Amino acid sequence: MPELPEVETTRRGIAPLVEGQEVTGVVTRQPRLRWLVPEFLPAVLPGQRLRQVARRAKYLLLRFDRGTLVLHLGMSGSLRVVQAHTPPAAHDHFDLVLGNRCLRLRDPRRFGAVLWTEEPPETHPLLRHLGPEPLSADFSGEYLYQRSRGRHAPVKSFIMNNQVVVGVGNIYASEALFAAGIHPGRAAGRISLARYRRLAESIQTTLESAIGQGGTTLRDFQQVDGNPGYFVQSLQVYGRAGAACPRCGGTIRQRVIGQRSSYYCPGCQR
DNA sequence: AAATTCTCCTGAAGGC
DNA sequence: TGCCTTCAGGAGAATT
Repeated sequence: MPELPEVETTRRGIAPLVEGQEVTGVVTRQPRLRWLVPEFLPAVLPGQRLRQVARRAKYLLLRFDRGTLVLHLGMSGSLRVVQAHTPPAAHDHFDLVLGNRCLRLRDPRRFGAVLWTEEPPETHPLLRHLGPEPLSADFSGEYLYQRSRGRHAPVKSFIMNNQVVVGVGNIYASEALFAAGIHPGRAAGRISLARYRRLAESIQTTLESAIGQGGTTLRDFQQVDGNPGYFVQSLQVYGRAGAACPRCGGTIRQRVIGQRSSYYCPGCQR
C-alpha cells in the first residue's frame, strides 16, 4: 500500500522516463476512481510537454505547460511506464501516452485519483491544508511538541493526521513509534519535547530508509520496474503480532487505535 | 475545534 | 474445491 516512501520511489522511477516528453494521447478506461477522472483530459493534455514530476505528501504532481495533473495512488495504486500500445491488464484504468511511451495507472481498489488543476497545485483544496513534509526543515520535534499541546488523541493518530505532518501512514507510524520508544496509544499532548525530538528523528530515518529500499511491499505495491519494495524485510513491529520484540524480546502486540491496526512492544514503548 | 464514524472498492484470508 | 463472510486501508465528508 503506497505510503510516502512508495510514492517517492514511484516518482523517482517514472521521472527520468517521462519528463520532457510530449503528450500524444489520454485513455480513461474506468473513470470512477476516488473522484471521477475529468472527461476533458483528452482535449487539454495532448500537445503539452510534461515538465516535471514532483511530489507533495502522497500526491504526484505532473507539471505541464498549462496546468498540473494530480495523481494519488490510494492504497492499491501503482504506476508503470510501458511501451505505447501495450494491451491493458485488469484494473489498468488510466493511460497518459507520451510518444512511444505510456504512463499507466493500475488501481484494483480504485481509491486513487486523477485530477487536473490550472492553479498552483499548493492552492488546490486537496493540498491547501496539508502539514509539512516530514523530510523538510519545517518538520521537527519542536514542531510536533507545539502542535500537540492540548491534544488528547493517541499520538499514533496525531502523527497520521495529514494536517499535522504528511506521509506518515499506518506502517511507518508503528515503526517510527517503536524506534522512538513511545506507546502508540499515549495522548499526544502528554509527550515531552525531548521525546518528540526523538520521534521526529525516527519518522525521518524510517522514511528515508524505506525510500532507500524501494518502499514496502505488503500486497500489491510494485516499483516502476515491477520489483517489490524491500523495506518489508526491515519492519520491526508492523504485522508481527505475537513475535518477539527485536529490542527486548518481549511479545509484540496488535491493537486497534483510531480504527487502524497498530503494532507495538508494551515492554519498550511507554 | 477536535475526534469519531462512514464511505468508496476489491483481493486475500478464514470458516465451513 | 468452492462459496460466503470478514477485513484491511487513504483520506475526504459527515457527524458528534
